Amino acid sequence: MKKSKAETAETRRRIVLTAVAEIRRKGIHETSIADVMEAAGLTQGAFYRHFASKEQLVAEACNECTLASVEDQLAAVSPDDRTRAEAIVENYLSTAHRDDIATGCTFAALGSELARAGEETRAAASERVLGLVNAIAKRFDDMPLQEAKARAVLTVSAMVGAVTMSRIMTDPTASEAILDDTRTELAKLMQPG
Amino acid sequence: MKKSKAETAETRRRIVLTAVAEIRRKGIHETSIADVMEAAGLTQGAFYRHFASKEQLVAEACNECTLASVEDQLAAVSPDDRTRAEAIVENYLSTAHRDDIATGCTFAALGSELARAGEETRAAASERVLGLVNAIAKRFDDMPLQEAKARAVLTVSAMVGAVTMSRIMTDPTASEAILDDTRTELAKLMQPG
DNA sequence: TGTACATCAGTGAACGCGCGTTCACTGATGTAC
DNA sequence: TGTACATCAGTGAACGCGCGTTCACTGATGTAC
Repeated sequence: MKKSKAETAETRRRIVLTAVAEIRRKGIHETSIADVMEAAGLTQGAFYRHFASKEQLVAEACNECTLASVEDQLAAVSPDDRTRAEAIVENYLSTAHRDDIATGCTFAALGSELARAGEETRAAASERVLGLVNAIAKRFDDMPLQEAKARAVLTVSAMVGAVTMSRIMTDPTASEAILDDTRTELAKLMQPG
Repeated sequence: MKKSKAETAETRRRIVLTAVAEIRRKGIHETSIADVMEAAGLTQGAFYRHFASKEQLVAEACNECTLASVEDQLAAVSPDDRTRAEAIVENYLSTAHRDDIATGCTFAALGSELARAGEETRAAASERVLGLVNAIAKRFDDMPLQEAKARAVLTVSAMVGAVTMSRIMTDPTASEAILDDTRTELAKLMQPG
């Protein structure tokens, strides 16, 4: 059953991407190797042909996770809207994003678990946080850099916190209100006046 | 070894409070009954004299967790500062709170895990989120209720998101910057002008 | 180019470990007389 | 009030299960001649 190099690399990639979705959906510790491998269409045994341990997969998946997460946030807005910070905020604070945890933002999906993750995973996540902050700060081009950055930090903090809490709320109205209120207030900050 | 009613109730309470701290520190699924019981100074077997299952303990602990969490946020500020929303925000967005996960805010400690918890646990947590929002909204007494509530939602979202991300960051400077920037920006919103 | 062998991705079963849970037992307390 | 018994919180060992991990085996591909 030997596979070509390309096939092997493809399989490995498929495992990582499957792990990303499973981890975002169920959390890091509730995702088992058997789960991931089955979802990837393989048996458990094959796992160790690609990874040394679960820890290695988790680190790679989280890195991929946080990388894709930031890029997805930026790519999700249409090209001509891409200069507007509001477009990112509106997209992030939507019920669609709230309900799509498997492909949504990693920080909202795994925030409190990432805080307990290993040094390596947290270091990768840290970079992505700053990446998202900087990407938003760049859009506040009408103010000094320092101020733009601080405002971007507030924006990211509020977005991550709002989606996390909107997923906790059992009442649909209250859940949506958190997203709406946060979006409205952030929008006020952006439009001068 | 039969104990008096009062002693039994005390033991049960001790188990719940120990669970609260352990869960906030290690997460829901990484906290074992053996861990909790040992930390409470008991053996595993005694657990089932007080609870029907781990699920029951987790639900009770999370409820206690989120209840205490909100009250602690309000109680942590000095009485004469208690009317100022800034005092709550400053206290929440401190490095002390960031570093004290075991007794800190539950939403920051367990946010993404609570989002995956059972209906009952999430319903209890939902109430506490709204409780914290209302407590802060009450302090914005110079604006219409609707607006005050929206601003309080932004404030809570930003606080929870900021502490969660500050715990992810591996660079101490970057971690503190998230807290500082969020605090500064929220303060700007509160002081008119 | 064709053949013989080595490689190694994938299989499926097994392993040990930690977990939630159960259970026979203990013995101090509460209760019935 | 004093005695005899029932209760039941706590002990410590055991259970089954799912997990991460290992392993002997398979067989298609890559490689050496």
